[in-house]
Amino acid sequence: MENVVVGYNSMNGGLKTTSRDEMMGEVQNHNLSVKNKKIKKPRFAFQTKSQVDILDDGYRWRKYGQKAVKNNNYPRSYYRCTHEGCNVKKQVQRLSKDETVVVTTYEGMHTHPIDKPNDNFEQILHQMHIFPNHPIPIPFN
DNA sequence: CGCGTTTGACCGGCGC
DNA sequence: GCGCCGGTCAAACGCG
Repeated sequence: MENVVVGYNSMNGGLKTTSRDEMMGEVQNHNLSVKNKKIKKPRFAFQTKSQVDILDDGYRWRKYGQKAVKNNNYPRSYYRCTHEGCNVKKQVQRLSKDETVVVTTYEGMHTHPIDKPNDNFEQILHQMHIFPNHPIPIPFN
């Protein structure tokens, strides 16, 4: 398999964001430095109603694992941004209750612009305050 | 031929 | 101390 490019907005009537939750770094963050430098790694999760779990948001993802979680009949997939120096992780999970609902969790921020501009999804990313440090020329809604 | 997916094993943390 | 659970690695394979 490979990256399946699917039309989000025009797909089967539609991919729509049902809800979005912001999960910031917890009080207990992995302190990599000896100093009390608080390195918070942003974690954003949002649920999407889609029949396919492979949502191409414009970045290149390499799957590095798949594990089945308890309480869920569907496995969880672990992806990672293949960009050099961009250690952004992504986690895709499908709800056992609703097969059509996919929970996507982003971890970290991209340090590079999006490769493939995605009209609709990109706006969602901006909603979640996820965007590369490089501004993207899109019409501000 | 290069790159991404696949799949099982391994590992660390936490709870009992 | 052991076992469960979640997360990651790594080798091999398949496809473009």
